[in-house]
Amino acid sequence: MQYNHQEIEENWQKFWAENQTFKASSTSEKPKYYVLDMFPYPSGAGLHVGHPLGYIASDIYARYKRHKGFNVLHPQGYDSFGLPAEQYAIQTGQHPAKTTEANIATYRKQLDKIGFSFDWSTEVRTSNPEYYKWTQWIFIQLFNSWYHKDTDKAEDISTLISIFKKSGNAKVNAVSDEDIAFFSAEEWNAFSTTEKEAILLQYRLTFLSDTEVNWCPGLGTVLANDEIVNGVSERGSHPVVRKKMTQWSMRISAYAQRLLDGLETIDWPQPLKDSQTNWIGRSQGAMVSFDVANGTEKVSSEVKLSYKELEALKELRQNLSKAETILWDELKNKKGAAKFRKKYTIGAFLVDYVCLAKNIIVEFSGKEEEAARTEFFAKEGFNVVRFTNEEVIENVLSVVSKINAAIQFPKAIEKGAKKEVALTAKNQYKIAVFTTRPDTIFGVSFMTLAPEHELVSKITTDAQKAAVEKYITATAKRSERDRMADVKTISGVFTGAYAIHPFSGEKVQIWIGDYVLANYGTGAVMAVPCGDQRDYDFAKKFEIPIPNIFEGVDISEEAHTGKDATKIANSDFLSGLKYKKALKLSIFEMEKRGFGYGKINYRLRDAVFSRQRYWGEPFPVYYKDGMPQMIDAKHLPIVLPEVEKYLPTEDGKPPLGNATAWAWDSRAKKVVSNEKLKNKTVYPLELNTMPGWAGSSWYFNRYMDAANTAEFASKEALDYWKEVDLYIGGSEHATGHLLYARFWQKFLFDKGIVPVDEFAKKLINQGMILGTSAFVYKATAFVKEGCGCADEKSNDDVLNKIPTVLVSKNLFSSDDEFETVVKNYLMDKGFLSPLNADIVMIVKTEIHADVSLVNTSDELDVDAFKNHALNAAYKNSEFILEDGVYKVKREVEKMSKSKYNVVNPDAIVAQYGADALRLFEMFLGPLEQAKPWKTSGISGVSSFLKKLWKLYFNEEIFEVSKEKATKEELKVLHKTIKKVQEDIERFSFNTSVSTFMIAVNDLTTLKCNKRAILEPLLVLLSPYAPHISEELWSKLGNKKSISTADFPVFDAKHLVESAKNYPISFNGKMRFTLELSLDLSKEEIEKAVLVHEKTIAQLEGRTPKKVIVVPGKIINIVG
RNA sequence: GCUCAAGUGGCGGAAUUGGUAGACGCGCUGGAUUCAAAAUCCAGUUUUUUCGGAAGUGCGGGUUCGAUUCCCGCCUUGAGUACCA
Repeated sequence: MQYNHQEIEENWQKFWAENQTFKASSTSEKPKYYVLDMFPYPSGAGLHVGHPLGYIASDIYARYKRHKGFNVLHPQGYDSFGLPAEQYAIQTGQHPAKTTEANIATYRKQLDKIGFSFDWSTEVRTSNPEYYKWTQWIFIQLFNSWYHKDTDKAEDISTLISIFKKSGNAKVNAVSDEDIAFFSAEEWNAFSTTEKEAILLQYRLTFLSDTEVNWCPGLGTVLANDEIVNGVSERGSHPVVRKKMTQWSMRISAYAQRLLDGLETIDWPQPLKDSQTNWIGRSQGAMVSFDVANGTEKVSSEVKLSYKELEALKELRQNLSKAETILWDELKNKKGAAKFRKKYTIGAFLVDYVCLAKNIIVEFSGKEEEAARTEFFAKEGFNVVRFTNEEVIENVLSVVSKINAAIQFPKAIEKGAKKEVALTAKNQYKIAVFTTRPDTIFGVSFMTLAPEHELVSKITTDAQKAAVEKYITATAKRSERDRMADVKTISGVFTGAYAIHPFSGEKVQIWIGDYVLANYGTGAVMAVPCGDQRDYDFAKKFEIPIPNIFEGVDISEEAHTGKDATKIANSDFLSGLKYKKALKLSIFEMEKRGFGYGKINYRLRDAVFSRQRYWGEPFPVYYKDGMPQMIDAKHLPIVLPEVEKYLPTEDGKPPLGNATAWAWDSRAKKVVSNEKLKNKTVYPLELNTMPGWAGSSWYFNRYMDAANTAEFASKEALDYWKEVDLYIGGSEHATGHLLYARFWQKFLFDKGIVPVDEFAKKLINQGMILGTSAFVYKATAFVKEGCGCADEKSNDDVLNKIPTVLVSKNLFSSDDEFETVVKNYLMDKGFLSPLNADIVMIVKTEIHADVSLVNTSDELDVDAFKNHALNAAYKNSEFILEDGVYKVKREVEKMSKSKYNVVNPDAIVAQYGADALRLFEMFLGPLEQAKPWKTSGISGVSSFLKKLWKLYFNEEIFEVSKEKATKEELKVLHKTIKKVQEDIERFSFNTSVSTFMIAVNDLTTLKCNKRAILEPLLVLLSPYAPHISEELWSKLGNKKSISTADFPVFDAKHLVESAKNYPISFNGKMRFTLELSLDLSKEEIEKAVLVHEKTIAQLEGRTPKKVIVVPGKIINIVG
């Protein structure tokens, strides 16, 4: 009977679906095992053969674990929010939900054909409101939490509030924004609700702030650092620029250390751990503060703004926002003592409006460093009045009347604040730096600030002013990419100012240079040229002294960057010490003297969480008095509203700004029409949506209890399944999904919501499957120029006669030979007159041919190629063949549509079957490695399946014998059991496919048809080739699915041998083998070998110096 | 530049603790079957050879009775990251 894969596979796929064979039980006595694939994004292009690789591996493991008696959870779902569907929606006007739904349907159909044992009853989709309800819920939990460094975990915001109430914020040890103003308990209690909320935002784990973000104009949204590759967007490769915007952020930096520590506890690939470690970028060192000298050179007294600020100011005066214009229209009419100015600088701050005569500042709220501004303005004797954009737009008259009130009844400025500020004002400027080498502080010979550093304009002397400004202008012009690409050019300029070395008291020059990055550390470095190559190069270029503080080290050529072995010299109290001790002592001294302290810096930035896109989770947030408010969890989900178009609004708001019903009625507790915004209890809702990683950061927990409507997942389910035991997916998620998901998991763990703080115990990165592209060689003819005698027209005639010619691969070995071959062909066929042969030039180009047109022997189907839809240009081409066929060149490349090398799994399944596809994908090579796909290879596993099938048949009749298995047959079976089990457990799936082949070859040779062998063999094979195994299993008379069968138990007694075919080597080289009994002692073996005639021949009369005998392994004769 | 991973036949790859290098499969060569093709089956397939052998796992050293495997240096390829103080 013929093996008919189509019928068999269809039947069993139907059987599994109908019987819910792979549904996981949550009330099982069995031990649990959770196998998960990384969340797929259902793209419109569908699957190619590279995609199922990881799914097949995880499916094999899941099925194996079921045979081994585990209760296995093996779910699947879709990360269905995201950019591609939205880009498509913008282009076609189709609702992303619709296209997503269609893509999922295609995806599912393709998956089903491969025979995966997914438990589809737990399917989740991130774009489903029942799912994102809980994503919103987690967001609220984050909002209501702060990170307490004392307990080293996230706590409810209420514990922070109670500390504030009792003792203010001076002693709170929390992860927060930088530059937080201190306040006492009394002050806290006196703050207005809005003020309190503004302060709490600085502590919450998700918070709203003005941050420099990566704005991508091409996509119309901001991007996280991990969504940018080489300065352009990961999706679509659009340029990205820096821009300041008010955004939701996630305080992932609070977890930096724990994210590092957690890596120690999980079994993940080292390269992945390395890249997370790298991304987090921990560096241990010290913060040191250098005073700027009040030098002899005159420092200009007027308050200056940095170049950037001045440029921004000019622009701002001209381009007022809508709210600003409305308010200015009212204020500008005021005359006399109440005259207002717009965009005016007070100190280093830019204020929106100021009335100088009445000392009133009017500002829009939500600016950076609001507390610091207030403090500074108070010191200068100004009263500050703040309004939100919305207040002004909605009722400008009430705003104006409040301003009038402030002019008439100025608030008394607190004396305490004034006194404190006066004290600090006496102090000169300080430059804070972070260094990982405080032990080399005596090697500091200058300092370098980033050109953007705020102090630059304030400390630059008049003499250097022109040079500094010129340099800053020049740097500002260079794009981010230019600066990144050009590392070699050393540039900088002296500010004229000096800093005081905190230990030695010496004056060191302060420079600016663009090798110092504004957004890392403090944007300033203490330069130690003898110990840092960049500082060294800088010092050399500008002839700054390079003091040597290393004992016995030559620094005339380059800096000495090593640290461990070298002793410090010329360094006062640090002299003679090695790195470790000097480091500790230097920090100790700094702390004692009060100008520095030990600090650990992380490169990891807080993650921007807002996206100006439509197709994402809406935030459960509305705004009241400019302050974000969470919607109570019981009113979730806040469902994504319908919009007419998916583009930003005309005034630049995100797409949700197009929604007509997007306001929160705080009384009715529901989303209502925007028209009701006039009501006092109706507020605008957040217009941003969440980023793609929101839904994928916790989905693995949802699978444990996917249908739960009351909770994110029940406690019982979470406690039973705990974490993913095996997680398989691509390495591209290393610093995105996998870092964010670990962060959320740790947060949920802190809040007692999940029982473990790492969500995946073991992770495997499957390698990419590459395509084997096919190329044809195309000949293009040109006419040589410059003869000067012939007229152009006749040359055109020559060219017009020449058709496109394609040359088979092995007909030439050089470009010259190629030209000759083509010319000879053209002349033979009469396309080219021999008279014109010399004026024609032939150039070779390689073009991709669709791989489906090429057979296993690299031969092109010429007719199919000519008639291929994409090859209209070659319809009338001539082909130069070799031995009657056209051979193509093959090359391994990434699988992609543009390279015509994409192989669709559906086609493979139709022709060879899902079992063959599964076996072949595994057979290609180690799971973790990248490897090329070559469809020709599949015939090997296909004939294996046919051979296996044959073992169970006597011609047309299914027939297995009840006879006892022979020793030989049992040996084959048990060898296979042992090897397959070992292979699966170390995820070496390719070698177990070989093992099956060997077993079937051996059993065929032995003509074995014993049930005792063939029945357990099916269980071994069933994780790999489940359909054929089920079919033969049921033919053997079994009523239940093979997935319920126990894995065969290995018995070593079947492998016991009485003799061993020993390899006999001479000086380590194997020369011949000799069969000897395993009962022999070492001495007997040695004797037997030495008297053997081949040994004597090998030795050629020499006496062996030594004979190594490893019983059961090898014999080595030295001599 | 730095970090990590990997280099084995014509190709994908195997060799699990240092113990017979090239399993298994593709491709190729020859044969059987067939009117012929496909499919199937059999034999061969690292290089070299005076047919006894000899050499051989990117290159050069080392440790060892014995190294694809361990150590040192170098070369090549791939991935990540990038003026990170």
